[in-house]
Formats: sequence, structure tokens, C-alpha cells
Amino acid sequence: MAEPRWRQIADDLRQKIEDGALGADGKPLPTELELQDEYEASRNTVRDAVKWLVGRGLVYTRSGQGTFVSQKIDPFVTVLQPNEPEGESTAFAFAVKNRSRTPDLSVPRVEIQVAYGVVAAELGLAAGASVVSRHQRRLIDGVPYSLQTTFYPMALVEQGATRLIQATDIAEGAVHYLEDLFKFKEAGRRDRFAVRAADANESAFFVLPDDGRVGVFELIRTGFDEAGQPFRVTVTTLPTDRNQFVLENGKVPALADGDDAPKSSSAEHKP
Amino acid sequence: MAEPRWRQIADDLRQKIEDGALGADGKPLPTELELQDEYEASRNTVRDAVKWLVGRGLVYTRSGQGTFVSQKIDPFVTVLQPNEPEGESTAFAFAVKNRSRTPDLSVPRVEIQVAYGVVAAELGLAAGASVVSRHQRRLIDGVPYSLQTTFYPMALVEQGATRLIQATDIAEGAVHYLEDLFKFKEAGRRDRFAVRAADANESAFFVLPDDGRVGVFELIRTGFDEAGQPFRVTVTTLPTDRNQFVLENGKVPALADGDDAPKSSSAEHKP
DNA sequence: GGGTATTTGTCCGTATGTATT
DNA sequence: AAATACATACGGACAAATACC
Repeated sequence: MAEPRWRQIADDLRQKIEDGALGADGKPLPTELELQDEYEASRNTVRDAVKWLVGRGLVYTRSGQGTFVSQKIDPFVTVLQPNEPEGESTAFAFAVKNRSRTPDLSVPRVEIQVAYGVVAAELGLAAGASVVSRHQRRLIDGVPYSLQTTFYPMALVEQGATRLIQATDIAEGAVHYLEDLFKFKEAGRRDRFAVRAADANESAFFVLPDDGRVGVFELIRTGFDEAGQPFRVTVTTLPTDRNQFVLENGKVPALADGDDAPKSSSAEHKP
Repeated sequence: MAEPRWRQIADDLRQKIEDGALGADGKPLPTELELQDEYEASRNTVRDAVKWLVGRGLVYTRSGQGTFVSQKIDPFVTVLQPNEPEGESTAFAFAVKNRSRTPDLSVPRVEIQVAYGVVAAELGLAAGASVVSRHQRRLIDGVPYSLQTTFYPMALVEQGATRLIQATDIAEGAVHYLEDLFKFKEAGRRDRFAVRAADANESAFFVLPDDGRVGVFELIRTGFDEAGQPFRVTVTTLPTDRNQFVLENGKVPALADGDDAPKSSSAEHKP
């Protein structure tokens, strides 16, 4: 069996979808019963084919309704400035370009936790040391955008940064607050980018499909003082299906507001 | 049916795997037949459960052998310097830290293409203009690392940059070659980061699972001259399952060589 | 709101193919 | 060659979700 039957069917459907012969203008694909007749295969076999398309994100199914081709979504574009000018927003510097989108920020949930794993490693703390965590959810135009938690060594609070443990937004940004309070500068930052599977919390908040197809960006930003000592770690997660990042270096023309985010270039660099 | 049977089984298996009760030390999970007995479900149902785990990347199956829990892989860490000092490697500045890894670079495949889509948009060319594309594959320690294509307007070749259309490596870097030849500087760069599904070529080169679970980073780097005119676009794709990026800004302590890349922080910032 | 038809989701049993040991 | 284990494929029954009258 060179190519399994379900795979042949899947490839055929994909071709027809890309040609626009199927599912155009939001119409559903043929029902499983119809496909069963068309391909002379059992319903379970055509279902396997459709499942493969679902796994590729090409189509989605709705119980009781049918199978539809997925629409590309207009991504959030987050610009990471290399040299932040000033007044960055809370904890994670970001700017979302595009047509008058309205951000929405939850009240921070503040907790005292024990540092472990990544947080302890990044802050250079012994596993078991206390940290303050400030957690926030972001929405843009009502769409879940990011989950963010910033961790500070408990020592900062003991030295007077009491606003860190209040569950209210720090308007000027927590980092700025610390800079003002302690008369120092965040001299450097290191960002780590990775992609991993979404956990249950993220799947629920971002409303991701259950099959684990859509991962999340995990951004770990560590802030250092002049002495090279880390004093905060911010962990931000964002779903990969609706987010892009832009990094600018040196002299770069402004990104036009209506500038379309690239869809895909896969056809353009093939081996 | 609050929770489907297959999902209950999947959750139970996941729990046991995470507890180390199953699949530890490389031993296979119980066979489908054994699971069928254990859970008193049909073989198809336990297969559905296992499929879900496979989709999550928690286990993999090998025909004729069994089902095994996936091992975490030691990721490549690519450092993106904000202000490249000098002598960046060909076309895409990168540095892979870690234990004496040996990079491997294919001979470039050079083509003359018609610009369209992303490339035309980024280079500010009319769709239909000619571009030179230089495509390379990278391996690290024999493991496929990236696919990369850089596009230059054909006009550069007509103005004398003839080495661009030769299928030989440009040791000092193509950008450096252009800078020397035309006495100008790459004054700025814009990087776009996105994640998308791998296409067939990428799946084959990177040896990705067929189910589309693993996406690829797509990095689009556009280089601008002093006048703000784009003169090259580099498209790089790397699988998300084995790559991380690090971005440093300002004064940051050196990244230790053996510094472990973070596994996951999902447990540490939950709503 | 209720009922019904449509469509996908779950679950079962069975048979046979293919890869690996 | 034989045994084992996963992969493919079929057919059937019922459940759950949705739309529509």
C-alpha cells in the first residue's frame, strides 16, 4: 500500500480546496456521507482523511453542521524595539500596530510563590527562595492575546518595593516603578523565544483547538541591573496561530499601518 | 457523555506517564491489546486515546515495536544580536551556542525567479520583476537546522554584483560582499517572526512527523540601505520543536555555554 | 419551545496489511 | 518463518450538536 486510501482522499480534497473547487465562499464541504459515495470508501476512512486536513489546520468541523475550510486570520503584530525609548508598558514592552485596536488588561493577580525551575534559574535564586508573581491577562478587541507573569525576588519587597505585592495595576510600569524607587536602571534584558504545546490553562484562555495543533510562543524576558544581576523575569505566552513579531535594527523605514502581514512564503523557497 | 471514553483513557495515560509509572527508561507502553483489556474498551478506542497523546507530542508509535514516550530534545539556541559587531555569517546572522557543535552548510542553489508575494512586497518590487534567489540548507552535527533563501533584486547583478549569480559560497557573506562592492552599508534590518505549518519540502528535510504537529519558524529578514530602500530579503525556516531564539539588549551577562535552555514554565504561571 | 432532520462524534467488532524482531 | 504490534479499512449503532420548521 504505497499511499493509504485515507491519504489519497485527503490529498485530493486538499487539492480541490486549494483550487477553490471546494469550500469556497464559506460553503461547507460535502458531508461525510457524500464523500463516502464519491470516493467509494467507508465513512471512517473519509473521516480519517478529514482528520488529517483538520490536523493541518486546513479545515475545521462543526458537529451537526459540516466541515468548513479555515479562514486565515489577521495576526497581531508585536514590535519588539531593540532600544526602548521610554515609557514602556507594564513589564513587557510591546506595541500592537493596526487599525485602532483596543487593548484590555486584567487586574493583576499577585501571589507569593516559591521560585523553582526556570524562574529560579533566571533570577539566580536558590530553589525554594520566595518570589512575588504578578499575573495579567491581555485581550485585544476582546480577543485573548497573552498571558503574562512577572516574577520579582521577594528581597525587593523587603527593601521597600511594597507596591509589588498590591493587586493593582502599576500604571507607569512595574520596572519603571522600581527604577524610580531604587534609583537604578534596567541596564539590559535577555529575551528567550520558544514554542511549546499549550497547557490546559492556555488552551482554555486562548480557546485553542483541543488537538494540540496550535502551540504557544513562550517569551522569557529577564531584566538585569547595572551589576549584571537579574531582578525580574517575565514569562509571556501567546498562541502561534495569531501572533507575529517584528524586530527592527538600525535605520528602518516605518512599518506602514495597513501593511499586510505576510501570509506564507513556503512556495517561494523550495529545495 | 461528559468526557468521551477515549479522552478519559488518554488523560489517565498522560498522568501515568508524567508520574513515571509508564514508559520510563525507554520501555514501551503496554500494547494496544493490553490497554484494551486494562480499560475494557475496544482497541479502536484505546487507539484514539493514544492518537491524542501522539498529537500532543507526548508519545510516538513505531509500527511493529510499540508506543514510547518522547524524549525532550536539546534545542538549538540561536542568538540574534541587536547590533551585529562585524563579520556576520552568510546572509542570516546567527550563532549557535553549546558544546562544540559543528555546522554544515550546503552549496547555494542559485536561481533567477520572478518576484511575487512576500518577496515582491518586502523588496518593493512590482510583481513580475526578476530576483536572484540563493538557497542554502544548514545542518548542525548532521541534524537539519534551517532552510534559507535570500532574494536580491536582479538590478544589483546588472550593476555589477555578478558573484550573486554564481553557485558558490560567498565566504565573507553576501551582504558584506555587496557592501564592499557598492561602498554602502546595510543601515537597518527588519525581522519578522511567525510560525506556520511546515510544507512538504520542509517536512521532508527536517524529518517532521506527518501529522503537521510541528510547525516551523519563518523568519523574514529585510535589509535596507541608508536611503531606506530594501535590497535583500532572507527567508529562513526552522522547526519549532528544536529551536529557540535569544535576544539580548543592553548590558547582559554572557550566556553560559552549558546554560540549559528552559524546558517549560507552564506550571509556573497559571491563571 | 418542541420536534425533527441533518451532520458530525463516539464506540464497537472484525478482518487484513505491514513493519519489526 | 513465525510471532508481535501497530496501521488501514470496513460496517454498524447510537449519541450529541445544530439548524429549521
